[in-house]
Amino acid sequence: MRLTHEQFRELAAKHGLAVTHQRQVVYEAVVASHGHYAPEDIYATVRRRIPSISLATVYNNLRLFIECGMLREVSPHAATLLVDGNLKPHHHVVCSRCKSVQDIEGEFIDFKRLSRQLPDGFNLTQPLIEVFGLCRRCSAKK
Amino acid sequence: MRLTHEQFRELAAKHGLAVTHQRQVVYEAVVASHGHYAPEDIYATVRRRIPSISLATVYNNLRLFIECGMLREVSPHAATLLVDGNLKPHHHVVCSRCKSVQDIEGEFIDFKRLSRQLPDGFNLTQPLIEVFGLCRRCSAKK
DNA sequence: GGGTTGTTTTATAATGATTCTCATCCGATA
DNA sequence: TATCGGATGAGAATCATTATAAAACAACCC
Repeated sequence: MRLTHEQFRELAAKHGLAVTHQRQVVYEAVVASHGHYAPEDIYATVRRRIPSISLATVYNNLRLFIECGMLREVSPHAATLLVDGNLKPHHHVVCSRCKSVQDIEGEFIDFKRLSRQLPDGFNLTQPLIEVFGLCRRCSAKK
Repeated sequence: MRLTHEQFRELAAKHGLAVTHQRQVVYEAVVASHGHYAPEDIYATVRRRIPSISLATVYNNLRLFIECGMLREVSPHAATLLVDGNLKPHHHVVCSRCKSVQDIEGEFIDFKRLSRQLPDGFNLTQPLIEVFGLCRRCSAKK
């Protein structure tokens, strides 16, 4: 997907962001690349079009896009390892904003259907599922 | 939960780990604490019983316990931000070992049941679910 | 179109989490 | 008890990310 200047201008206006060349190119780089990429990858891609761009700009804009919902973050999480002392089978509910984690139990997965969608050979021996959303506190804050 | 020396000795033997005092205390600290804790937290707890323990030892052992399945990791993922350029609603399948991420679609969640389990006020406006397991390659490696 | 203001960008330093290194220590086995 | 290989401790090194401050720019007003 290649966004015209006009298309990006509209998107930015909708979210109250100023339009800059760097922003447009960074956003395009992510959206054009169906996949899951790290800031360094995006940086490498964007540099082909804006050699002088700074890595910090890439980080700043990615965070911005994520915050206003223009992009999704994979595994929204605290940037630190967390270990779980609960040895009983259970799942997690994670707040995309504050990264808090709560345990949930219950059978809400249709494993038959899920299996049909799983990539070939993917092994679900000890299924662990994380559901992302906004916790009560972060929902309230808006 | 307080593990006796004997209980821990058995667990370790089952997974082929040598028994050390540090290991026992670290493992106990995690299991005793139902919750989701960072290495620094565990370190602080363990230091009350072994003041001379090194943070590196805590990291080493946590990683070991996770690898052999004695502990679970919350949000197993690359330790780096990943952004997703796919704007269509979809979910993720993540390999707990190599951290690879693949997209899946399909209706395999019973949202009625899930809602019943969600913490009060948790907002699932744009549900994103991640299913963890082992990818084909990592399953093969054993 | 030109000036003004507040935001964005750049380069680099700073931070924070995690891993590495290596000398020392200790547990397992004979 | 002596030996050996793996585990530990201390601190340095690395990697991802964020903060800082000066220069550049977008948006707005005239």
